[in-house]
Amino acid sequence: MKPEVEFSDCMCLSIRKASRNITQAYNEEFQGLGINITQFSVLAILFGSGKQTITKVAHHLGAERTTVTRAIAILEKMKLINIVLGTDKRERLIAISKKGTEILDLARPRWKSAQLKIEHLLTNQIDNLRSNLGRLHHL
Amino acid sequence: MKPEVEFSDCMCLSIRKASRNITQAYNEEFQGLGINITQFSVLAILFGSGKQTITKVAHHLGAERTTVTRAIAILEKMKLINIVLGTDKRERLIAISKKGTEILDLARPRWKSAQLKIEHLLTNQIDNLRSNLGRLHHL
DNA sequence: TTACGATAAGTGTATATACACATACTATCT
DNA sequence: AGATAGTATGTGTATATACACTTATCGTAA
Repeated sequence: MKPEVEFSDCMCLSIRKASRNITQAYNEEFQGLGINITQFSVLAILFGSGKQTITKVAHHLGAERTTVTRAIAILEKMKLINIVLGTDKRERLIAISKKGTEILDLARPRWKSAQLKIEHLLTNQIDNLRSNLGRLHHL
Repeated sequence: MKPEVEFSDCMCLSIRKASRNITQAYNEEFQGLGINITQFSVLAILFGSGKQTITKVAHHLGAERTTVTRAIAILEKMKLINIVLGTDKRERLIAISKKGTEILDLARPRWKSAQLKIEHLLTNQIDNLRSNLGRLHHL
């Protein structure tokens, strides 16, 4: 006599499992490179949108600010970014470093490869999925 | 002169962002209850499939074993589960406790509410999305 | 029975995530 | 100028996740 609720269909479990799987797929593609998909995404933002504050990076990524703060600390230790104080002394301006740019160049084809694998797996449903995922910021 | 790669479409970023958003939506629904969606999912598995080893719980959830180990430790501290050694002394058998069952009863309508909100948001695309997510274990 | 491969689980370490708080600085109002 | 609200950031704490390694136990072949 199971309760009427069908827990096996939990969307939260589904998406979290998918998120773990996809993250691992990208990270496998990055193997031996010295960065993971999280670090790649920060570097890509910095390369594409230039020097900016942590808060802006967080907005670009749609991630929690303090999460990005800790990711930035790692990237700094790895010498992949440079940090300078802004005129506004509250701000720390983050820029991709030369070494960061070099690794980003090496990483792009890896990212593209992982991306194509996922897209191939999802084929026709990509647009639906992407639009679905995009609607989630209304939550 | 941007590189040919269009990073803004990164499926990994999309799904991880969606995963965070959905997790927060479920957890908000659980507010004041004392458990989160992770703990709910473990309790629901234990209730539905009975006493079992940590490894089996992990398989049910599609999660890493050691992640479940630490989730179990939290649930034990909260007295929501009971742990006994199996005949096979390597095993620890996990069962939902009376208190765990009571909280699960309170949580089910909250879960259902969150689930309906997400499903409503995704409406027609639910089946596509679910089937897409299901295919990801091939990665 | 002993040796060895397989299995169940825990731990150490690093990163990701969320949230509450604290701190420092800026901007603005009076 | 001084008080105050707002902004940028960091930190503490707890949980989630991954992976390498270790330990204890089991099952089985020799």
